[in-house]
Amino acid sequence: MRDTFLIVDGNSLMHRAFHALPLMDYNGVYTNAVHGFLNMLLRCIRERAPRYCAVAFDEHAPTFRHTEYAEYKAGRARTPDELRGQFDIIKEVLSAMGFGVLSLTGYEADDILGTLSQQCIQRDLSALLLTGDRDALQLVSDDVTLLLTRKGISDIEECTPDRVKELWGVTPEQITDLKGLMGDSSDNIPGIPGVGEKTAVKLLAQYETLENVLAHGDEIKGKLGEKVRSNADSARFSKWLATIRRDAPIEVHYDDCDANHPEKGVSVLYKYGLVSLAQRLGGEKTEQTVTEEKTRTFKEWQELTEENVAALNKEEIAAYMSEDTLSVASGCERLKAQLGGQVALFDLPGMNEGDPIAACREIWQGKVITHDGKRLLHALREQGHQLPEIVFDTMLAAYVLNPQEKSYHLSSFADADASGVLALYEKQRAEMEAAKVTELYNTIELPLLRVLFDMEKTGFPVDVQVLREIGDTLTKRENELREQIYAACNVGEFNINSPKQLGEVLFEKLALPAGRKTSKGYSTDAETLEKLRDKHPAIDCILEYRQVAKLNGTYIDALIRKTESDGRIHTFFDQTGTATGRISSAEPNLQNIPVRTQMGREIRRAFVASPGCVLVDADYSQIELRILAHFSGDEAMVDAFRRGQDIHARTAAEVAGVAMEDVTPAMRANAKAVNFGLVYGISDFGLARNTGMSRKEAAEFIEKYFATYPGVKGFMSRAVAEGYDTGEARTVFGRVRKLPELKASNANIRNFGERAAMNTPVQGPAADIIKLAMVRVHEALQKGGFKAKLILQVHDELIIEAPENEAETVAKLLKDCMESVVTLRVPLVAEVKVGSSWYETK
DNA sequence: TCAATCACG
DNA sequence: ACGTACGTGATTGAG
Repeated sequence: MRDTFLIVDGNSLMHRAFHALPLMDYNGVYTNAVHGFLNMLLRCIRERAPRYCAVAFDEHAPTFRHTEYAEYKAGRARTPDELRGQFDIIKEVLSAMGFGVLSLTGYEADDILGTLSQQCIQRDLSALLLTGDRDALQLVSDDVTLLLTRKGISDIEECTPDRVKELWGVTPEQITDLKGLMGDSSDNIPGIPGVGEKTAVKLLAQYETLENVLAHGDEIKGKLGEKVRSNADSARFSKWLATIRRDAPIEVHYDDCDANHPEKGVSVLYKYGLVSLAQRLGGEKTEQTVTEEKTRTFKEWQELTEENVAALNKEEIAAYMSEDTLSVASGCERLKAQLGGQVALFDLPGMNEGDPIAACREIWQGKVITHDGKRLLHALREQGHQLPEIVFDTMLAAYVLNPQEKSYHLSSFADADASGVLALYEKQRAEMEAAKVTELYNTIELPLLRVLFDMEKTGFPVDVQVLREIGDTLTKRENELREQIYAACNVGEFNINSPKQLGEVLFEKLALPAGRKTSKGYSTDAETLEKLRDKHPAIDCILEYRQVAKLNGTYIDALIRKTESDGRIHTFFDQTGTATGRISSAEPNLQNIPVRTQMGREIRRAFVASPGCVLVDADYSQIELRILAHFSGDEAMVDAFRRGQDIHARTAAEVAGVAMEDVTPAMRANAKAVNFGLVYGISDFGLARNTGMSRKEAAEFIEKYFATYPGVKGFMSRAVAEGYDTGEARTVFGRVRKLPELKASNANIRNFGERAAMNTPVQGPAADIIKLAMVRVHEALQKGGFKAKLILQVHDELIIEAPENEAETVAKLLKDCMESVVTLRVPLVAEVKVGSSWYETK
């Protein structure tokens, strides 16, 4: 059998893949078309097993702009921005995979398909063309088979000459004649007005070619004849437009079009976050290859010299945890330790003798480079090992380089073993310098790792008995309310927790006026129900039921379950979880324990200090607004904070132009909402929704606000302008957040990007400040020999558990540390309270 | 697995 | 013209 050359129309397929798939990005770089295209291409190669593969792309000549031809082409839609950038990526991937990547100035991709398929015929190869463009039907012959994509890109239809005839009623050679007659609106080919597919096929059946049709124009009767005769030039031009060139001056080097080693592109796939494709290609490795790799690794160990072993203590070592297996590497040497069951195994010559655990301890006293070192520390501690000093963590480095990665698994960045960590470490040091995030990393993130480890280890004491009592009360109330709701609705029992069922009951069976709609049906959220309060007696019950069920379901059971045998809850602090630099808390989340309602706040009575201890709790007062005041330099706002005034009342007074004594509670509430809005990236709609003002009133309020605080307005404008300018938001501490949304053509997405551009420079530094405070507090407690320990952070709040006799000193220490972390143009204020439960410290 | 809802700063 | 406040995590029901 002859070898096959697969020739692909890259432009056509990228466009189709782009429109068929939802937008998908990696680090703000769009990759959906790349993903879809590669999926299809690799499937095609698997199924058809071609020997060669090349992908053709358009390359327009700028000089074509003013030609008649270009004017027709100009009618085509412009390539969207979100797609344009993907062409460079796909070319990089395809080249890395060893496929040919072809383009030629002044020629389109289909001209290259035409030319290459022609060359295949001359060299006795069979050609396989892959495209979504039906124009390519004209290239089909006995030697050239066309694979035409359908339904976006999910289906492929194989077109042979017979199949073309069957589908279109003409031979492949007649396709251009057909287009000349009927035109093609999608390609802006005019054809002959009034001549459609049926007529064109009929004419060609009779006269075979367009030229012959035109030559016999006077034989054609009636209106059709007139049209053919008067549009002969247009028809000839249309045929010319539709004709794919087969003589482009392009030479193909077959060696550079290898279809059979796409796995060579795996590292480029990882680079763009195309993990599933990379894994599929990598996963096709045979057992043989895997064994070889292991052997190679082992050889490296064999080469280890005595001197190197002796030097292990002082050297930098990398460690990586995967499930319960620990992998360790030192320079180019490696050793592995299996920690399960207290056994450490070393494949390291010279270290097999003696106590491996003891040897391991020796090593841990060296400096260790880790990926997710906090997790490693927990594992080592659980196994009773001494803890190493972590001098670099590649997961945190990845986070400061880009806080928006989907995953920070080592495998997303490097080989998932310890030598991968070392390689990544070398790479990241340079990247961090270039991105100017080294200082942020060294002064905040890395020291914080150890602080968070200690906090997770220590945990928060919980009085489970209190939780049970609250739970009983809530359960009783939940049952009462459920019965009341069924009685009030009088439509039998239903699942109140199901928004769908609840919506049907309220808005269909009880025919209450429906508010907003969600994608699935009626909205039943608290905001909607609130408006129906006086319309039906069940509404109040439902609202309370919701609240009670939420507290019971989310907090009571879960917290009891998560309380460990030491009577404490050990949360997990995710240091790589947020785009703005905040840390998040999970399993359980201790950063969203209720406080805003009395019923919810009761739960905080269960968060206690252990016997003989108290909680010392401090929170920053208005930290985000103070940051805004500092960076905007707005005189009125700075003045308000310097005078220690009630900022919301002052805002209300300034905007309304009245004295502070004349501010009503309602005025203050609105001003407070505006101040919150500012931090979030204000919009009239959002403000209206949160205050009950009309949208117009909200817009006026904002306008007045900006007139009163011009410095704030300038700060916001600068933040947005800088976002557009640099494509990112950067905090003073150097923390960077990419803002790909600002490049979107969709105005909603762009607006979102603008709000993020305003919010990040405020929320980001607030996160940095408290993180730095945590490092300082942790250090101060250690150096001062206190038993007191940090146990929780809630964004602007720090909680320490302290022995009673330390409480007073620690409270002062905590407040001082928090307030002196940075010096702003306005005072940084922390309010500290001491109590025996979290409820009492509020 | 996703959407809706709601807890927090 | 068009839908929105910023940042999180847990639970639930439903496909």
